[in-house]
Amino acid sequence: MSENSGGRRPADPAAVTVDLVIFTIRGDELRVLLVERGNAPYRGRLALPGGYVRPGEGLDEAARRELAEETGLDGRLHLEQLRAYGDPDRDPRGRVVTVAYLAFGPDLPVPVAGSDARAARWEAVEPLVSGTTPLAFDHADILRDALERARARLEYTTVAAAFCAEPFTVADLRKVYEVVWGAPLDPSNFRRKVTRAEGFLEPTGGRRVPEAGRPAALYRRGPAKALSPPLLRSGDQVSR
Amino acid sequence: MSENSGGRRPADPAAVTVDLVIFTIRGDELRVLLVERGNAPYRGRLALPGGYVRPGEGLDEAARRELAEETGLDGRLHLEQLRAYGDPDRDPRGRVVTVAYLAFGPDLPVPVAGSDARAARWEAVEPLVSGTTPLAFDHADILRDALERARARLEYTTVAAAFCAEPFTVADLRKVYEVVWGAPLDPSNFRRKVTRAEGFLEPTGGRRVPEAGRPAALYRRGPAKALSPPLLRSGDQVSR
DNA sequence: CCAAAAGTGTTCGAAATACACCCATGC
DNA sequence: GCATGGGTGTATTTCGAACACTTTTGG
Repeated sequence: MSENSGGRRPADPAAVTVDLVIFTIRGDELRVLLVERGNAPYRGRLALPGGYVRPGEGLDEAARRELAEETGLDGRLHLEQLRAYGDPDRDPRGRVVTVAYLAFGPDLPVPVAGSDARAARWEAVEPLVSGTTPLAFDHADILRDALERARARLEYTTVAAAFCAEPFTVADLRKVYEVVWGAPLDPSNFRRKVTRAEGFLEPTGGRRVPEAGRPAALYRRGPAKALSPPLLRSGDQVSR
Repeated sequence: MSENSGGRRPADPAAVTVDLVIFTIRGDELRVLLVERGNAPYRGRLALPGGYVRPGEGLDEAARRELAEETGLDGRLHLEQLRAYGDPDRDPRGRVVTVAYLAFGPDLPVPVAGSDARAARWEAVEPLVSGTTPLAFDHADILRDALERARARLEYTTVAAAFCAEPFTVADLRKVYEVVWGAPLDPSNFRRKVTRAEGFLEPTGGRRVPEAGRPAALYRRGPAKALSPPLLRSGDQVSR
């Protein structure tokens, strides 16, 4: 930042928080971790997990800490910043600027109570973004932005694999895309694309025998972050 | 945001600022608006324009105000949030969280002094991101992120047109892509793509006579925001 | 042998690249 | 006319969607 207009203008004191949109896939649908608020404002309402950034703590650091507190899983989940939200009246208690983070993880055991006694649970995303279920603060907006970002990230990056517990099959990975995009994909073509993408998947050599059908090869996440060519979802490659 | 652990934890008081990465194209290169700092810290060093978010002001609102103050152009430029930066020691004066914004505009008359007496000027981006010229605070990081974001935005959105003063020609628009991506494009194929993209360009009916050659048709920006199919820069469509 | 899911091959059409070619203007 | 850039046509190639087909397991 820079000081303004030569002289110092008193900074509007603000509280800074991080809020987490933690997505996972469970029961063939996309879910997000929400907590029930125990205090005013919005007491009893569902909200994104989050908390104040502590003194001496960076934003990413605070998000990582909150993530560990909420899920119990330390460094496993993919975490990235979504954006900042700072409407002056987004919190009735005063100026609170929040930096929202987006996390992806495999179907987690169950939200641990952790150091935090609040009731946390996985909620299906779809009804929440449709606007029927109300969330605390501007968290519905944040969730909508997060979903849109997640959908886009699947196209151009390899983060989809972060939704899968290792080792996983190509079908597991395909389910991630289908659930997040909400559209079925052609298994053959999907497999070709992801296996050809350099550094996306690394074969473990193992196989998984399903309830029925031929065993599937197992993979772990490869080193690649970006995905080129991208897996586009725009009409093409979606089975009709 | 949500309160933490049931009880209230004192929020780390933070100053919140917005910083602007304002890009334009001038002299066949990408440039960014920088100001010379008049006060400590980093006195005399170049920095991104920005300032404190005022009481009762939203983040977007603050960014829009700063943009108007710096450039004199009110609502003309495209403006979008980049991300927040909040390393605890990014500002030696204390905790300052900044929200960076990205703006695109046509070759602007010249940085007006505006209400602000600081010396502002357009600097070429390339030497700055190469890391040779030092910037104040973490502004070099912000600039690098902004450049990467801008390059990506050109692929999937119509923001490139925001760099062109209306009315403009297809060649003007192509120059934007070439300068931002740093690679020459095939004029014929480029024209086909952008003219076919629904809602990208609207013909004005006018023509512009160049110094030499056939007059070019003039266009204004169309209503479309997203660009599908995207204009990919990955190897393809770049003349070799 | 049948069902079911994994995985391969093949065809067909759309789209992109590369480039030849024509157009409209100033000199 | 000629140089210069705007703009169109088009052959070739590449790539992806669709889908038939083969493989490997359990019952």
